[in-house]
Amino acid sequence: MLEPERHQIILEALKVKNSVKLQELVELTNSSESTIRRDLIQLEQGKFLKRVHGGAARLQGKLQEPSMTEKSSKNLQPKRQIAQYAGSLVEEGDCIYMDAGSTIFEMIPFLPENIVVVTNGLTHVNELLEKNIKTFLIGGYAKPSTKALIGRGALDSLEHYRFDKCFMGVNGIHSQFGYTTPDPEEAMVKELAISLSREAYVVSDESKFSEIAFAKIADLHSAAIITNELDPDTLEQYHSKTKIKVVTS
Amino acid sequence: MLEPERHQIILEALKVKNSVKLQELVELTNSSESTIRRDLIQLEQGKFLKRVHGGAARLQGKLQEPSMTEKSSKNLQPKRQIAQYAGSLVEEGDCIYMDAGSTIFEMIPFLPENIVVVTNGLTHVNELLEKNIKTFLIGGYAKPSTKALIGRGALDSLEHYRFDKCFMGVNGIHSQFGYTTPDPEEAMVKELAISLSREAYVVSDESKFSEIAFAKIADLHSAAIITNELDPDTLEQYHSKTKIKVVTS
DNA sequence: TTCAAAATCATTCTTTTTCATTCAAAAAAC
DNA sequence: GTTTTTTGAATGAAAAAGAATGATTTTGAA
Repeated sequence: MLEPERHQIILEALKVKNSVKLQELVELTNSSESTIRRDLIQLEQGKFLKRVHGGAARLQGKLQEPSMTEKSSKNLQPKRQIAQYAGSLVEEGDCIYMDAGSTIFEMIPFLPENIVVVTNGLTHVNELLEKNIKTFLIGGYAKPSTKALIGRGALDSLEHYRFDKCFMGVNGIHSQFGYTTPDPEEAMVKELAISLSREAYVVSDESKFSEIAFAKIADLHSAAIITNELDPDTLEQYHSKTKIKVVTS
Repeated sequence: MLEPERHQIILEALKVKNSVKLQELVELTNSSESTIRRDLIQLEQGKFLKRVHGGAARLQGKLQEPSMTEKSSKNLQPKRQIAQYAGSLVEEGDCIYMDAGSTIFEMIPFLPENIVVVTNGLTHVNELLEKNIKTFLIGGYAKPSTKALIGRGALDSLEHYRFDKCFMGVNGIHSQFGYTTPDPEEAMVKELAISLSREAYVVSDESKFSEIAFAKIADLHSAAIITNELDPDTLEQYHSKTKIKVVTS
C-alpha cells in the first residue's frame, strides 16, 4: 500500500473518532507496526495529528472548530489559555503589533475583528486575513527557519508605526537579564516594537522562565508578562520587577 | 501505445483514487516499468501529479482543468513557458524584484539559486525559501484578495533597494496607454519597482494585449515584454515601442 | 503507594521493493 | 537509409517496510 493512501486512511479514521489505536491502523492498512509508527511521526510533524501513547489523536487547533464549545471548554492547552487571555486584552479599534512565532499565532482566534494588526510573522497573515482583520506586514529579510521578517528592512518599516499594544514571544525570561532570544537580529526588531507600543506584553509559558538566550531584547520592566502556572516563589521573584499575569485554568 | 494515451490513462486513474501504484499502471497500459516511470517524471514536471515512492499521487493543491490533460506535458503550459524564459534571464548573483501574482510565481522553479529576491508577493515566499533563495519582503498592507503588499509601507520599503532586474505582472498592455492594472495602490508599487531596476520585464500571456485597466503603471518603453504567441500584426505594432520577446513552443 | 507484568515505544538491523541510470533494440521521423 | 525518438531490460543505489531488541510507559494488583 502506498504511503499517501495510508496517510489518507489514518486521517479519515481520525475524522470519525478523536483518537485511534495503533493496532487498529495496523489492521486497517495491512501494514506493520513499524510502518504505521513512521507514518504517525510524519503526520505529526506535518501537524496533522498528535501522537499519544497507544496511537494517535486529533489535534484540536486544526480545522473546524465547534469554536464556541471549545472556547468554553476547560481543557484548553496551556498555550491557548495564555493566548486567549492575551487576545482578550485587545479592544475594538486597537492597533497592535504581533510578533512572529507560534505562541502569538494562537492569539488570532481570540482577537476582535475591528482592529489593525502589524506583524513580522509571515505565517500569521493568512489567518488574520481569514478573520477579516486589516493586516500590515513589516518588510525585511525572511528568515527561513521561523518565517519571521528581520533585519534592517524590518526596523525601517517599524519606525513608521505606533501601537496601542504589542505582543511578544521570547526565548528567555530572567529576573536579572530580562527578556532574551537567540538571534540578535530578531532581538532588535522585538526591542523596537516594544518601544513603539503604549503597552507591551510578553506571552510565554512557564518553560521560558529563568532561561537566558544569547541576545537581550529588553529589561523586565519594559513589558508585562502573561504566562500560565508558575510556582509562588518564582512569581514573587518577578512580581517585584514587572507586571505579571498568571492565567489559571 | 502512444504517449498521450498513456498519460491520459494515468491521469484518469488518479481521478478515481488519489494515488496509484506504478505496478497498476504497468498493467493498465501494457508498458514497461521504465516507460511508466518516464511518463510520471514528465507528468510531475507538468505539475499534473506528484511522484511518490511506489507510484504517483494526486496533488491536492488544485484540480487540474481537463483541457490541460489533453496536451502532452512535454509542452509546458503557455504560462510556464513564459515563466521559464523569464527565469532564464536571471543570472547567478543577481538581485531581482518579483511582483506578486501567479504568472511571476511560476518563474520560481526556473530561478538559479545564488540570487537575492525582493518581492511584495506573500505567496512567493515559501517557494523561494524552499529553493534556498535569499528572500526579502517589502512591507505594507496585505491585500486580502491577492496577498500582495501595497500602500505607503510598500513604497517606503522599496526605496531602500535597487535591482538588477524586475519582473512584473500587469492586467493591460496597450500601445498607447502602456501598462495598466486595476488597483492604483498596486500600480504605484509596480511603477516604483520598475524605476528602481536596471532592466524591467513585463511577463504576460497574449490575453492582456490591447487591454486597458484603470490605473496606469508606466509607458510601454519602460519595460521589455515577455509573452507567448502573438499574431504578427500586433507584434509589429508593439515592436516599435519596446523590446518584446515572443517565447515559442 | 509500590512493584511487576503487559503493553507500547524507540532503535537498529535485515529484507524487500522501488528508483535512477545506462545501454541496446525497436519504432518513428526525416 | 540514416538519424532521432521512444521503449524495454539490466545494473547497482536508495528507500521503504518488516522484524527483533531492549528501553520506557502504562496498568492493575498487592
